Amino acid sequence: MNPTPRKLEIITIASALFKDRGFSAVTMRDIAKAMGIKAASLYNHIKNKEEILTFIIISLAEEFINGIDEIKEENNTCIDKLKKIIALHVDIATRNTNGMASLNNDWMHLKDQLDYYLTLRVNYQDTFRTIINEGIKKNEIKSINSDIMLFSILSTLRSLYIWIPQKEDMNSSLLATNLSEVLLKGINK
Amino acid sequence: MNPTPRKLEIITIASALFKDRGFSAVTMRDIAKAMGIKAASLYNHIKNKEEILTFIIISLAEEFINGIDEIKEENNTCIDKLKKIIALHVDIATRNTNGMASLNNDWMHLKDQLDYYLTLRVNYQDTFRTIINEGIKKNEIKSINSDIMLFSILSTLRSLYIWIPQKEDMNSSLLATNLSEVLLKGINK
DNA sequence: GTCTTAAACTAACGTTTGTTAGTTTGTTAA
DNA sequence: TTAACAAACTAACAAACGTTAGTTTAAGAC
Repeated sequence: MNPTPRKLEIITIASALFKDRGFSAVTMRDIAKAMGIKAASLYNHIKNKEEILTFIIISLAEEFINGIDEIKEENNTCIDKLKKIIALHVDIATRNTNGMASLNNDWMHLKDQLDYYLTLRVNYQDTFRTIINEGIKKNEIKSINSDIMLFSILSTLRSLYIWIPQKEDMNSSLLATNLSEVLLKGINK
Repeated sequence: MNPTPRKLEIITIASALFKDRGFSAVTMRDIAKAMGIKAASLYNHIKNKEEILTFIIISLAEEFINGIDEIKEENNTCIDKLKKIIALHVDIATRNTNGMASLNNDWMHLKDQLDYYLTLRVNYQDTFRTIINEGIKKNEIKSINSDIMLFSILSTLRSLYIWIPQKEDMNSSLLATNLSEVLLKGINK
């Protein structure tokens, strides 16, 4: 927590490498070379390789949990809550495309904090599902299996990190608006 | 190509391990142990570790390309073509959840066949996008940025391998139907 | 000029990695 | 009974892995 500037540099560079090759395929020597130093020097700043991954994943996961907890408390329609969740994902993924890759693909390599991560994830999905179910009850949302709707929307939002860097021209709020249109109202005319 | 039964066993067991931990984190000794033999014995059946990954990914990618090429030629509405693509993904993902994990997460570790894989992927997405664009032209599909629609649908379909094992009770055709409803017509009432 | 400190270095460690070579085992066919 | 073969084995390899220990360097504070 509260990393020094140098430690943050290491984490930032490492997350770019983790995005391209995955945590297990990136060595401490790879990270060091990208930093322009030797592998042993990394250990002046970080405890071990695991700590890098843990920081990337946990700080992002907490950002998501804090975001959705705020949204769920608002006095708002369920559809508007969903729009805010979509905007939350666009915002976080835009600011941290590299880290999102680790969050999605390398969480299973956590050790100390694996259980903590898993509870955060379950809590996030539960809150998300609750909002959908309320929407069904209030007749804002179609009465289809809510797990399918949750899965469908969340899969798209989880993949944003792959897509955003390819579409740098599109600004975040326009992306969020278009995505809300597609995810909530479909593509069929 | 045309693997012996024993080779297929190795590939099947390996893809289960790759799903859980990723290609780079699974060792030849892990695969051997899961087979109940020693690591060196694997080499009586396969050339090297890369060959296992290559077989998993390329055979799946070709199955997708063949599937969509057939669908695009049909004399059908674009919406019906999209429904068939969705059913194609559900079908392949149901029959091969483990392999789908490698296709999604470990394609970058291909060597000899990496370029081939990438062209298959580009071709697949181009065909998919062409079908969406035709649907827009024929007034079947809303006139939103077709890349966003492609991205949104494909992200969901790509993630099916995570979701299907958790919902074993739901049969494939019902899943495809519900998914078509959500992806094409949205969730908003 | 000396002290302190952050951040780099060299050198090495014990392990694990993918892979090869050569050998043994067990089954089937002649 | 023997020959052939698939499929396992033991043993070893060089390279790469994460990490530790101890040392050097350069900058700012007293």
